[in-house]
Amino acid sequence: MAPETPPDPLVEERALRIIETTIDLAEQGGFEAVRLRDVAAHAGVAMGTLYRRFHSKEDLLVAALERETRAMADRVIERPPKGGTASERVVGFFQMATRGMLRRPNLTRAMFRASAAGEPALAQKVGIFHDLQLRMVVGALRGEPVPSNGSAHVSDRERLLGEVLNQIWFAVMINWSAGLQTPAQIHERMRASVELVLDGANRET
Amino acid sequence: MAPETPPDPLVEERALRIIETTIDLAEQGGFEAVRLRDVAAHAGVAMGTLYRRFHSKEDLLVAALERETRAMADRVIERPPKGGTASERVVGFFQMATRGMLRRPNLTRAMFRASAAGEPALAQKVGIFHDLQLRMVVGALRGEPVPSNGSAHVSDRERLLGEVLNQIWFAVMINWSAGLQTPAQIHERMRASVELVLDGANRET
DNA sequence: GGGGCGAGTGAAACGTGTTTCACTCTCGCC
DNA sequence: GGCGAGAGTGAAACACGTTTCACTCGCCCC
Repeated sequence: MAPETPPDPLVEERALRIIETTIDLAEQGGFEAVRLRDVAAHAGVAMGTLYRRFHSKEDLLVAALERETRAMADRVIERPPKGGTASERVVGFFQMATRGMLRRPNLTRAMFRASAAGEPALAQKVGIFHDLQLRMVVGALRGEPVPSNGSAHVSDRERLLGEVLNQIWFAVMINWSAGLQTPAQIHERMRASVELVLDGANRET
Repeated sequence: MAPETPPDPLVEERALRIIETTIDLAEQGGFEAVRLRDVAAHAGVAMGTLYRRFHSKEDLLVAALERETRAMADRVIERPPKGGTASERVVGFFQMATRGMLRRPNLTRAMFRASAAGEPALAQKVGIFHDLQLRMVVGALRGEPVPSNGSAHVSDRERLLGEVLNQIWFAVMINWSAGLQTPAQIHERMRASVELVLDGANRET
């Protein structure tokens, strides 16, 4: 079930350049600054080409989110959050993820906005993002990386804990986007949430 | 500090009609169906008037969300979630809230999308929504309504528990918007989250 | 009663996301 | 070498959120 489409390097190249341009523009001026005419022009493609690869502006930004999240996953592999307990590692992971995101606030706001639009057409791509996040959280929980193939290796319990924590993080990041939470409050909220969810949960074993 | 602006009944009337029209249109066709020209026409006001009261399309839908949430709060007062334990009541509340929202899926998607856009200009209004939700959750926690004046009556602990649960609900609803979760999964996720957060947390007292 | 003023109006204009279309280019295949 | 197909192009057209502006209306104050 592997090669439905032999990945054309030229097509890949173009898509990559489009995404990188999107990231650049969003980084500078946020969601509104990603004008599709500009993206097309800077990436050196025509509007028709852009729309063949990406179905909407949100699609573009969700693709950017996936790319950035993969980069974060690589960093997590290289430098896994340290800590003797699961809670410490998970808190460390969210701190790392939050810091990485806040380094480029405009881009982050734009990407989260796109992924929170609730477009069914984007569901699959957003799902990939959730999956990547889940693997990282579960990895932090266990203290060892979770391989990227079939998710059969994640137990129901791990999935529940990971998804809930990710959902809290997602909501908090959106609140931060609007200016309802400061970076310090994000960290504190995640710390408290991990304590609530993990330390409470583990005690019942 | 009360009457900065004596509420002009005519102005109120108009704003109300605008919001009701917005709700009607969103209910039928979702976010895209709320065309501001149509809203203005159906509400019997000019574009200029609409934009004097509401600064953007999102603003309109967040106002709708506030209105709907107030209606939900009234229903919760009338018919508080029953249950012998805090967990049962909180689960009951989220079930009620979810069911109320899912009754009009297009409207719900549109309102959540607007409130997740992360517009700083909407922060205050979105904050009102969060406040209403928090009061309802804390009310369910306690088993008695929380009065709507100053939030000084809510302890830090209650605020943390309530906000975390609301954030989970918010994220889950957005996933549902995109088609990533079914109604049954929403309920199950909230049930599990309440168990995780409350039953784990209370045990440590 | 007249003047001023803020709210509302209606319509045009603008910017940008999205779609369309006629044309070109490239490449594998006969 | 010619050809058909699919990808890409470029530009125009469309839709809709948002802004602007000249004008009207009703009301308060002198």
